Parts: sequence; C-alpha cells; structure tokens
Amino acid sequence: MRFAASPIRGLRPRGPRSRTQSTLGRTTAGALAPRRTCFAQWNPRMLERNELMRQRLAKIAAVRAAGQVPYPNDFVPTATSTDAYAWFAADPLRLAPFSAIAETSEPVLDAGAVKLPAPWTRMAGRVLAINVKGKVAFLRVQDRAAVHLPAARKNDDDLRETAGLERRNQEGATFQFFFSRDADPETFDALFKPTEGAAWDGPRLDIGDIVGGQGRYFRTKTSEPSLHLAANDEPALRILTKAVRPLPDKWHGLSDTETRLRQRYVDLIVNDDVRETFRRRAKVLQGIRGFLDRAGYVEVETPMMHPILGGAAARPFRTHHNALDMPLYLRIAPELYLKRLVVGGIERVYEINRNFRNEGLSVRHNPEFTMLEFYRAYATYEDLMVEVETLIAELAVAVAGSTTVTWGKNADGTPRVIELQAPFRRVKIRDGLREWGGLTDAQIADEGALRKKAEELGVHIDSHASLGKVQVELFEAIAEPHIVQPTFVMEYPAETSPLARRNDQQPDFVDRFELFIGGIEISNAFSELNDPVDQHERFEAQLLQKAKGDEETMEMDLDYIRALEYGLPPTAGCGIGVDRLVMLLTNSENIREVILFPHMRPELAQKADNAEQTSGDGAGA
RNA sequence: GAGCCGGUAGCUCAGCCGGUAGAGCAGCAGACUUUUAAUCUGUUGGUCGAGGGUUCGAAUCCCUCCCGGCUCACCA
Repeated sequence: MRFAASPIRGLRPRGPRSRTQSTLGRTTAGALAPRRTCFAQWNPRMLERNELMRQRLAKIAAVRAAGQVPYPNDFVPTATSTDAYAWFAADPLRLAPFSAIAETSEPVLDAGAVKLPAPWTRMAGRVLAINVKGKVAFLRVQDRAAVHLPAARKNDDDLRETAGLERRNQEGATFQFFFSRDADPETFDALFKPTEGAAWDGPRLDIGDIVGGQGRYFRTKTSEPSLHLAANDEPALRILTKAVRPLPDKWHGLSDTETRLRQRYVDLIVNDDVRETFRRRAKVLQGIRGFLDRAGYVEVETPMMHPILGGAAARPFRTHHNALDMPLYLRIAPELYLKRLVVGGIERVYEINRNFRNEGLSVRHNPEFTMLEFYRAYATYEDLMVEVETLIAELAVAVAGSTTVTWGKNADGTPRVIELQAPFRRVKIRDGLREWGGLTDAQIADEGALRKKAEELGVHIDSHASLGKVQVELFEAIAEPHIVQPTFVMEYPAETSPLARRNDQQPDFVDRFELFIGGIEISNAFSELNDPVDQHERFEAQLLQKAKGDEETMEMDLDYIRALEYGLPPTAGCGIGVDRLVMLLTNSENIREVILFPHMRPELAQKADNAEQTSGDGAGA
C-alpha cells in the first residue's frame, strides 16, 4: 500500500524522458519496487535513496555499460592546490591573465594575448561547483591541500592588489579547473551534455564527484588561477569517484548541528572553518609532543582498562572481560600508572590519551575526552606552573599565531580577548573568597557560614561535601567572572586532593594548582604525595567518603602503595584537558566542535524502526 | 535527570488563527566559448520526526514517544 505510488510513477508519461526511462529500466526504474524491498532486506538505510541518488546511480551504470571502470584508481596527481597557487605567486609575470604554452617555450605575445610557459600538471579533488557556460566549463575543485588555502588565497589577493588588479572574492578553499570544449570535445560532451543514444543521456559529472584533470596552468580573463584542461593520451578530465549522494546547498552549506556532527565527513567537505579547527587541533598535539620531547619527557601508553578505580574523582564506565570473567573500568585517569613509571625510573613521562567519565554531556564535557598528563621528578607544582604557562603561550603562537586570542564574547557582545603571554596570574582560594566573596577568615573556616553564602548566591553544594570541598566549590562560583584571563588557583584543601602532597607549613592544604582560562578549568597539577603511609591513610579516608554515599571516590590501590614503598622521587604532575585547550585556541565555545565524532545518541534506532515498518508494508503489498 | 525551543524537498528555510504543501540552491531539458552564489526559459522532486486522538477535513489543535539545540544539575 505504501508503494502504490511507485508503479504509477514508473508508468507516468515523461515525454522526451521516456526513452531514458526505458533505457534505465534495466538498472533502476523498471525493477523499482522489487529493488526497494531488496534494499530493505539488506540495509534499511538504502531506503533513503531519492530521485537525485537514483539518477547518479544510473550514471554509474552507464559508465559500466560503456565498458569503463566507474571507480578507477590509476590517476596520480602531480600537484596540489597549494603547489598550484605557489606556482602562480612565484613570478610577477603570472599575476595577470595569460594563456599557457609548453614549459620549454619562451614567453610570447601573440595577437595581443600574453602566453607564458607553464608545466603540464595533473590535479585531483572533489568538485564543489560546476559552472557550464556554453562550450566552456568552470569547476571548483577541493583537494587535501585546500585546507591551507585561506592564507594562500589572501597572499594571492595581496599580490593581485600589488599588480593593480581587483581582489578576488573566491568562495572556499578550492582551485579552479577550466575546460574548453575545443580541448577535448568528446570528454566535454560526455561529462556536460546529454548524449543521444547512450545508456545515460544526461550529463555525467555532478557536484560532489572526485575528478582528476590534466593540463597547464593559466589565468582566466578575470585573473583566476586555473588549470586549463587538455587531452593527452588520456581524457582532459576523468571522474575518479562518482558521488551518489548530493552535497548540501553551495551557498547555505550545512548548518544543522545534528547533521554536521553525525555526518562529520560532509561537514569537513563543505565547511572550511571546520577543516581549519581540526588542522589546528593536530598542531596542538604536535606542539605538545614537541615541547615535552625537547624537555626530555618520554611518551608512554598505560592501560585504558583498569581493574581498580583511581587517579581522579569521577564516576566510571564499567565493562567486563569474558575470558577472565572479571569486571573492568574504562579509565578515568592515567595518573597512578604514570607515577608507577616514575618509580620505575622514567623520571619525565607523559601520556596523551582518552579518559572516560560516566557523566552528563555539556558544552564542556564529552564522555570520552583527551587528557595530557605529564610527571616530572625533582620538581614541584610551582615548577610546573612555569612549564604550563610556557607551553600554552608557545602553543598559542604556533597554532593561533599570537599569545593574544579571542574566545567567546563578553557580556556586551564584544569578542572576549584572552592574553596567554606568560606569566599567568596566581590566586589562592582563601584570597579569592576574601576579596571577591567578601568573606572573613572566620567565615571561610566555618562550613555553615559558607553554605549560607552559597545559598544566597544560588550555588548548589552537595550535602556530602566536606569543608574543603565547600570552600572550593564556593570559590569556583564566586571567582568565575574574575578568572577569564589565565589564572593559577592554589591552596586546595587536603581532603579534596587525596593524591597530592601536603604543604609543609599548612598540612591541611596541598601543593596544588588548577589553571582556569575563560572561566573553564584547563589544567590541574600538584606536587605528588610520595609518602606511602600517608597515601594509605588517604585512600582509607576515600573509602569512608564512599561509605557516606559519595559516588566519586577512589578505591584502595594496594599495588600503587607498594610502588610508593619502593620510593617515588619527589615529583610534580600535571593534567591538561586537551579538548578544552583546543577550544581556547580555535575559538570554539562547544567541546563538540573540537572532537571529530562527539558522543551522540544513536541515530539508527528510529530509522531501523521505521524501515522495519516500511519493509513490512512492502512485503504485504 | 529538569525546563524552554526546534524537527516541512538532497541542503537552507517559509507555511502553523484547521480546507490535503511553497521559495532559493541542487537535479532534469534548452540557450550561452572566461564564470565567481553566472544568467535566462521550462520542469521533476515531499510517509510535513513517529504513533495515537479531536474533526467532515490536521503540516497546523491535543496526548505519548523519538531525535536535536540551549539553559540548569553532575563533572575536567
């Protein structure tokens, strides 16, 4: 019943299209209903095929029918778009319109037209726009190097201005192919014009296809750097991969957040800023590794599956090992393993990898996130402050080009400017509560007074929270507007930091800092507790907290105690939330903008359900 | 987990005081030998997120559910 329309559509008179329909019948239209049922059987998602996709599938069938390979893999490009733009910028002669001649020739002036030698070049990429104008066609092609083009294009524009030409308003990071029918009439007609009597008589090239073209560089009448396609022993332009699905609107692009994140591949194709964000993310990782490697740190990988929960206060994901029949946690932090390695003599050690925390999602939280942790023997948390601010300033220059970055907006809507030049400000929790919260020393030591203040401010504080935890939470609420610029917050109470070393003068506090930038926590570090007896007692205190109902406590890790008993050198360790750092350096306010595939509810649940109903109907009809 | 907002053509969106769907782009057909969101002419394309209810009649009103966004809660 649901398919009642299909045969009608198939039989509907199409005028000039009817011949095509009958020709196509073998491949799609004639077997429409049975094929649909078949799709439903092997993959429900195939039901999404629409008219546009059926046309494109027909084009692939037409290529096959002509005895050609629809997905060839023998095309090897000799230049990227970056190479091409560099060639145009390399010689002032190439700034104005010209046509190309063989690279062995000398520049000539022929009938008023400038001709410059240009190398025979092969380029490949995805077609983002097609503009056929009679017997010439313009293609906008995107390749792997195109991510670098915003800068290259700007340079190109600067050069054009220098040369007295108007600035081009090129859309996106692409390179242009120019195809004149004269150069290869057979290919031109096959790709852009209907062909009488062929299996598919319409154009074969679509936006979204991957193509390979060959020819010589030249500039169009309007000075656009282009590749002038020409036939050689092979066609001037070949489709290397046919896209079955159409790309989003060339002007509005893809803006629906859900689709962007679920189909990140499309997002990356059509949104230049997304490609740029992840290129920068790669540079951040590269920069971190370079910085630490130069400082003599060794990169390691420790277990992601932990038998014992530890290293942070967080709820875990649980999993199970079948053969051993034992429960395992996905790690919430690598800390305890990394310090075992320092015991083992790797005195400077770091790991960049995923942590998993079973908590809610937000603009700043993804269940799996990338954490850098590094540990340095014979150093204190104060040494690490210097190391961290140096690292971040260096990364900012490498990735964003300056220690001054903009991130988000101020209350008045203007861009918020953040200065990442070292040194960063240092603030003690107690001082913050006093100065920004208007609290007296007596109040700060009085849990009741602090909770009352929290209530006044509308800050929710867990009833299990100890005095120290109340102090920290209240501080974070009060200080937030004051810690837009990078700030090290220090003097954390011991009970909130079971792995940190006590301060020698004030044993109720630990030698720890958290780094806040733009109001979000970027880093957490402390001098490590290396007294095995104290560590054992603190684990026991954690167990006591757990008994009271705190779900985010650590478990007793006797092997870690044993490691400490062998002797952990005086060590300081630091964790940096890499995703959040990338957010800062890419002006992304949502963590999902810096994670390629952020966690989302599965999309197939509903679709499969729908498809089931549909195929059920189909079988009945 | 709670509150608010949203889901309409491949994409971006109108339509939402009930009368069975529109635009632009993409697609298809035609014209055009240097375009820049090319232009001009014609045209195809829709289980209006899913299910149920009210009604002669539902994209529109009501209920339930699914998915997403924002804010909050928990956290880094």
